[in-house]
Amino acid sequence: MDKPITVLLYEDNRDLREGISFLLQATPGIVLAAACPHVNNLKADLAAYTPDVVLTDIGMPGMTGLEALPIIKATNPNIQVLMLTVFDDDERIFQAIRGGASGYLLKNTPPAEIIQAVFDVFRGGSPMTSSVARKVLQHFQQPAKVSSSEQLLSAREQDILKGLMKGYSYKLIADELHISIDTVRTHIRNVYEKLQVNSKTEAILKAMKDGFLG
Amino acid sequence: MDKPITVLLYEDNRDLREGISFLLQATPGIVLAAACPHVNNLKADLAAYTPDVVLTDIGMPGMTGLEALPIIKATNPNIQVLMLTVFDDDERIFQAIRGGASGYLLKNTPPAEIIQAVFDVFRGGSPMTSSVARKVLQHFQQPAKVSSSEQLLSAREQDILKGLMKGYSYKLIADELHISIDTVRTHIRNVYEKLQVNSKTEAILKAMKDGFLG
DNA sequence: CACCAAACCGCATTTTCATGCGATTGTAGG
DNA sequence: CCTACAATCGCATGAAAATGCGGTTTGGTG
Repeated sequence: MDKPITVLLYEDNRDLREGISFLLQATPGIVLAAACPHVNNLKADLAAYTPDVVLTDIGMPGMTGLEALPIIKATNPNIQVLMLTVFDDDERIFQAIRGGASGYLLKNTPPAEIIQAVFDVFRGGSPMTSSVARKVLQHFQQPAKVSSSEQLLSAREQDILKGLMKGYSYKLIADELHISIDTVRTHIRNVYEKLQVNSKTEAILKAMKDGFLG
Repeated sequence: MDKPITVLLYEDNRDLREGISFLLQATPGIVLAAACPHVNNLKADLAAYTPDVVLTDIGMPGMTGLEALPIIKATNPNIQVLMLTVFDDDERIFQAIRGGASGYLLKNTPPAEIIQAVFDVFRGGSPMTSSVARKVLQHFQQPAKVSSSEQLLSAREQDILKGLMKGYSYKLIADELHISIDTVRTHIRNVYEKLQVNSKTEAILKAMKDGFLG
């Protein structure tokens, strides 16, 4: 470690706060700037301690960690924020991620891993409890298509749909595929019926949501 | 552990393969079904060993782990696939995730964590090396908006845009916002100008690409 | 062969969009 | 007070899209 990592901790539960504080203080390479039970003096705290890493609970009296997150990132985007919480619902997880959190640990994480996570975020990693990571990954995977029909759209219909998804007009699509605009109409009509929609926009949204198949 | 976890390992490097094999075999609760240097007999392997978890390298002679992934998931989606590789480029990571991988570890992961990861994926978690996780998270975060204008769209304009993004027609948007259809037109006109587009589709695509701001 | 689906084309009608021009409020700032 | 701007509404026109109905050709399959 060249320079110690300055950490700022927010956790309303006294025992947990003191426990984590103790650990952080006992760790070489980490300097605990402060440990607060609430995030209401956030801006002042950030200015006073200029932390490298903020470790924060989500559920706290007053402002929540989730609300604090954008403020922290607005103050200094280089601050790495690590959420440490009991909540593992999609809503909160994604709000945290969108808000720029760099890590998301559940409170059942062993202390040693919490410490490790602080080093990880500081080095540019994003430590995550594996159950949280699973939820994140699922948002990338194809929506399963559990009860979906194979090959709902014919090859040509997919070509047309791709055109729509590029924002092309009927005419442009016709040109690109070297077919007449009326043929494009016909195909689109069929696509709409198969996808159970009735406008370009709906078709595009549907196509994006569940990747080409109804 | 009620039932031991059956693991199938693919790794072309002999030392690594034997090292990991040894660890897996020595771990209570885990049964190593087989350890192969290549994935070319994949289907036969899967049929013969019916693994719960497949631990696989990406770079292997013959078929790569990335190519094997969809085959595994097609054979039995319940098989958890854990990628263990030296590659940490976005392309491979996302290909793995889209393909349904449940975890992604870099090869510098300590052996103990690899073992732990096997348990994690089996329990429905998604262990990831933190640097990999960071790359994943970044795809959820707003595209930085480094040189982007603040608050390009007014609140009302964003309301209208959200309506478009839900696939609503002007009339529906007007109804939902309790304003006239002509007002909707006006707002949309302004949105188009600000986003530098000239159709619903383009506006939606642009809005989705860089989250509301041009 | 007869049949069917997919791809191709055309035309007509209605609806929705895109856009130009104009106008009234209310609120924030200089 | 004047100015700027967001938000609201109206009207009109031409272009694009949605929809209904018709057709031909081609490549498979029973």
